Amino acid sequence: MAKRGDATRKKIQDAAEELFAARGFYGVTVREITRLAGVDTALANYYFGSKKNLFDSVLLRRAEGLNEARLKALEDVEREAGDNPPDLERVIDAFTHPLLDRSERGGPEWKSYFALIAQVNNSPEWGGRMMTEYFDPLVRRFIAAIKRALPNTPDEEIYWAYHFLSGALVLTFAETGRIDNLSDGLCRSSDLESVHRRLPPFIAAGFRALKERDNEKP
Amino acid sequence: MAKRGDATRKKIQDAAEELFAARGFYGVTVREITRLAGVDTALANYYFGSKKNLFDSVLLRRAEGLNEARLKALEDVEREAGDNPPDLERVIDAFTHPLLDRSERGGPEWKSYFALIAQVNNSPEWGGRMMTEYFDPLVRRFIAAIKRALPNTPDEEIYWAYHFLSGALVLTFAETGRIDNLSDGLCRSSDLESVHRRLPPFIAAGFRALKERDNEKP
DNA sequence: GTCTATAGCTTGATAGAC
DNA sequence: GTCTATCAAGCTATAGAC
Repeated sequence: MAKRGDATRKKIQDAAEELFAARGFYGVTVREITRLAGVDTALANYYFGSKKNLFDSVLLRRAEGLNEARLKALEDVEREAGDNPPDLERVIDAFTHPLLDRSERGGPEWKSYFALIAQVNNSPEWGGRMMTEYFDPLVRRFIAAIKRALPNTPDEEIYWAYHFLSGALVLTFAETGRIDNLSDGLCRSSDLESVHRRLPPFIAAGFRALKERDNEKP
Repeated sequence: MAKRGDATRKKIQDAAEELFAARGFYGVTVREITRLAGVDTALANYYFGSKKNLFDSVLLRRAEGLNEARLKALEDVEREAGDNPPDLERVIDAFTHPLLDRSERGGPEWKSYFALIAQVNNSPEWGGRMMTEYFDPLVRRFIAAIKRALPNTPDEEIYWAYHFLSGALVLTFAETGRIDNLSDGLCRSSDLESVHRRLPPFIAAGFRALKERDNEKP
């Protein structure tokens, strides 16, 4: 049922994704977007109504399928665990791997998308509202699984640990080249495979440390 | 030796800090800044030459004193350790506490400054260059201390673990309200004291997990 | 659906009076 | 040092021809 203007619509979204990812919402003009897309300027407003609507549509476009894939990964981990608590590291991997995998192997559009998420996530203006809107149902599902993996851990510790996980994961997507500079080239921002190997054990150990820290209280 | 125009200069920087923190470089106009500062529009260009220069000056303004305080905190930890390796958790605390403390107790200008850092850090356009420029010498000093605290850990693990630390810390500064939504009010973005108590043990456990992970290799 | 043309504003920056 | 006045450029958004 592909309509006539669907290709144009997609070209505009693709160009918007790339440019918003690089310079954020205000750093890009509608004219730049349509120029990169190779279509007339007026078409951006024809299809999306406003620049802000276009921005939202770009963020929303990949969120749904992404969340489905992550939910499926979590369900696989839980099914294998059966009646036992799921393994914490595997839960975290189900949360992060579908993202890292698409950024690494999904082509440049996915890289742009995640770089855009990295900016939105750390924006006081949009981070709270947009990330909540697009990702909270899934995140709540994961937090429930983490609670089963770490019984007797106070909720507060779980939420703060999730916050640290979110920050570490999302900075990765920005691929700013900072770690390249800092390590004099030993590590590369673009090497998401390295993150995939290290992030789950790193974060799982952090979660367990907060649990222990709490159990030691008088 | 306070010159005549120093007060105006500071008013412009203060207003710029607040607005850039909220909406980023492109999301703010010079006119808005000078309006909030209560001075004439032309003075921003008179004192700073360009909008970009003003932005840079705002970032630089607090960086130097901040790095001095963090270096002093690290030196205190190292002095107490004497010839022994310093305690990892205390090294991380020396890295993070001067920041969290100023954001929590330094007044709204410090809050704005760190929120601005949170945006710059995750920006593909500026994150790599600016953070490297303003903070790398200090970060390299801390990484050397972490290496002493965790002997026989491959450098690659250290750099990636630092990357995760940076992401977790810096998302905190954005104070987006996301954790408030997610936890239904149990945790608050603005509660940096909670982060101060949890971040060092969380991150230290992560560092150790990467070290172990590597030692287990065949 | 796509284009031209343009309305109506705002932008960063500066020249020059005081 | 501070202000008014203004420039040239660019902005989002839309009306209307095709």
